Amino acid sequence: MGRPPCCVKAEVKKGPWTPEEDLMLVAYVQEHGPGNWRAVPTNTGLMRCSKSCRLRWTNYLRPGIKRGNFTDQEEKLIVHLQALLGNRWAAIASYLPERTDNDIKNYWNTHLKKKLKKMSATGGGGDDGEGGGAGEVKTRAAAPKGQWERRLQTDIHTARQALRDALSLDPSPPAKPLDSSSGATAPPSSQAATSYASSAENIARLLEGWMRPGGGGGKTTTTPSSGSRSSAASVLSGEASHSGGATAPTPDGSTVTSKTKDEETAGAPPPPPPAFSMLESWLLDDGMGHGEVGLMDVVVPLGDPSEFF
DNA sequence: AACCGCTACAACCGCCGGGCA
DNA sequence: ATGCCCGGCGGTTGTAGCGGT
Repeated sequence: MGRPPCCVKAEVKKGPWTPEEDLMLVAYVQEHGPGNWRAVPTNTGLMRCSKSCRLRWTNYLRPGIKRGNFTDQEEKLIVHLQALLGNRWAAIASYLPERTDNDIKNYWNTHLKKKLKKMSATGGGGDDGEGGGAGEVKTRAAAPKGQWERRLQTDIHTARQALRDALSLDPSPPAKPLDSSSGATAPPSSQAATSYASSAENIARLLEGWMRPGGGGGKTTTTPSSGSRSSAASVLSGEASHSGGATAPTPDGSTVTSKTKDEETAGAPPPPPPAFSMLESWLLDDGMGHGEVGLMDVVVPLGDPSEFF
């Protein structure tokens, strides 16, 4: 028969995560590292499905992720990659280490899809044959997987060209700083950034309270403040290293297996927020000699991803 | 000021594949 | 060789916030 549900639905809480739950999850991951999600609900007392815990961690709590404020370059990159890979968000996300597949997926569905539709409706022009890209996606999606893999191999060169185009289309420096390592500069006051900052700050505050028993915490609502994103992230990542570096600072949870995460539990510091430098260097470094495999190598950075940045 | 529609984001669901006993 | 368990992925839905009327 069908597989039993991963969780007993009646006993599983659903809906938005509370800061308290986030705190419990973060604390657990810091202690045990990401992975073995099955054990997380029982060990933490969280009334959440293991999958929900994993998703919450990878999409929201994991250090090193950036939310909102997609730059033009990121946007172009996503468009090109989507045209090349189709709706393989995890694969696309692997090129944007700071972004989660869910984030990219949402951004595509809410922003880019409409944008491209509009562009194709108005004769395309603009960016890069997006209409054709969408058609290509369908073609690829329709292809059997093995065939698709082979086609992907042959498309790598196209991808490199496309990515190069994407990165060169906008010669000006990124309008919005990609990386927050430059300091706790207040992000543009967009809604997305604000909402994330709000949530992250919640966790940061809770963590502070958690570090200092007796400190209050447990407030479900806080008012967002400027620059809270990086501060929250630093709190989270700092906690990770503080507690033995159990937190896997994987910028790409989708492609890094738990084995890799285990390796990272050796105490690798959380990576500085990566930027495009890795990709750019890969694109522009013709002497890399990786060829098709090189692309995949970039996709799956082994060990400490921060080495690439 | 209230209502309505839209947008953006977080989270859930079902399916699939790899690893292991 | 087979079946099961677990993690990962992509699609979809729910909902809060925002802007326009």
